[in-house]
Amino acid sequence: MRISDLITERILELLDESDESIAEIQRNEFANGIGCAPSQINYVLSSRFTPEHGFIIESRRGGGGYIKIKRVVLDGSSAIMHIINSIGDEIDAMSARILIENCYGSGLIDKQSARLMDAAISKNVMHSLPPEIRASARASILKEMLLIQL
Amino acid sequence: MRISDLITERILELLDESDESIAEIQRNEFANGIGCAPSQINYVLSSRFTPEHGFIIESRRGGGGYIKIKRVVLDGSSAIMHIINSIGDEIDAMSARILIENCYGSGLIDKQSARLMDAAISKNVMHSLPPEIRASARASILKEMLLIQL
DNA sequence: TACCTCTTGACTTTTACTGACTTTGGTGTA
DNA sequence: TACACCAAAGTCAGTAAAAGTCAAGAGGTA
Repeated sequence: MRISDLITERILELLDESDESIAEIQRNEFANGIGCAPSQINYVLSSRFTPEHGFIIESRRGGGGYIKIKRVVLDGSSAIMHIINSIGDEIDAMSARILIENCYGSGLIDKQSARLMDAAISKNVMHSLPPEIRASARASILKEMLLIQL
Repeated sequence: MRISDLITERILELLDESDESIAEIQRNEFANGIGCAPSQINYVLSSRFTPEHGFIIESRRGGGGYIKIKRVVLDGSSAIMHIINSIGDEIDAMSARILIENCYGSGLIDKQSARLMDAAISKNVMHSLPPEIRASARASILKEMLLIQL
């Protein structure tokens, strides 16, 4: 069995044990208990506990540092999850605006959230980015903002 | 638990107990009650009770010296405007997070808006941009999102 | 073979904490 | 008044304790 699978399993166990669906670990200690390099934890987190997978990571360095893994409940059939997956790596300005409008129109997000999403990917913001990365930045911002609506 | 967290907690308690939102301590005595080096108090104050966090510190040395920590309450759209102006063309990740937290803490924005702002400038988003433009992108997104809160 | 995922370790960055030294303000005394 | 002395808080550099990053190599699979 791969070490990364073992790490994944342990984290999932911790999440199941927690009422809040939050697993808090100390990287070095955790890696030690498993018997792997500490950086391996980062690899697993960044490859299997991403927002796309339904997890949010929060951490702090320094003495008494920690890593928190939160599971955001999503039921696969969730409309928003579907929309997030449909966005892909890039999205043009027009499609993005329509998508936000649709989410609002169908009651998936409220007006304030829609306005904030519009603001985050507005012309003013996009103009501060090189043209060739705007579509991907838009997609990235939008997906991240939709994720927290779950 | 970290000593710095304990110190933070005690100061916050003192602030809550006070009608004026002012905590007045004597550094050595306070440090002694907690069991840490006096300079640790300065560390905590300068890392967690800055104006950015919404606090003002006033102190005096010599016999009968003291440290006063005041919580400043911001209000209304002029405060937001002030904050927008203070952002400038660039902002680093840490300052941005503190700023959002502070806006939420002082009631200028609601929790949902704060979460959306965090999402819009999250690590995942920033990683999709070239490192050299991240600080300016962050500033741009944040300002745009704060603007619609007016 | 070529490619992808996994794994590691060296190096970086961030945060916490301390102690030695400095600066400032108050008080007593010649 | 001028000076000495004491009692605070301030500063800063150094150390330690964490997590993050990244390039390179290992191993498996089409």
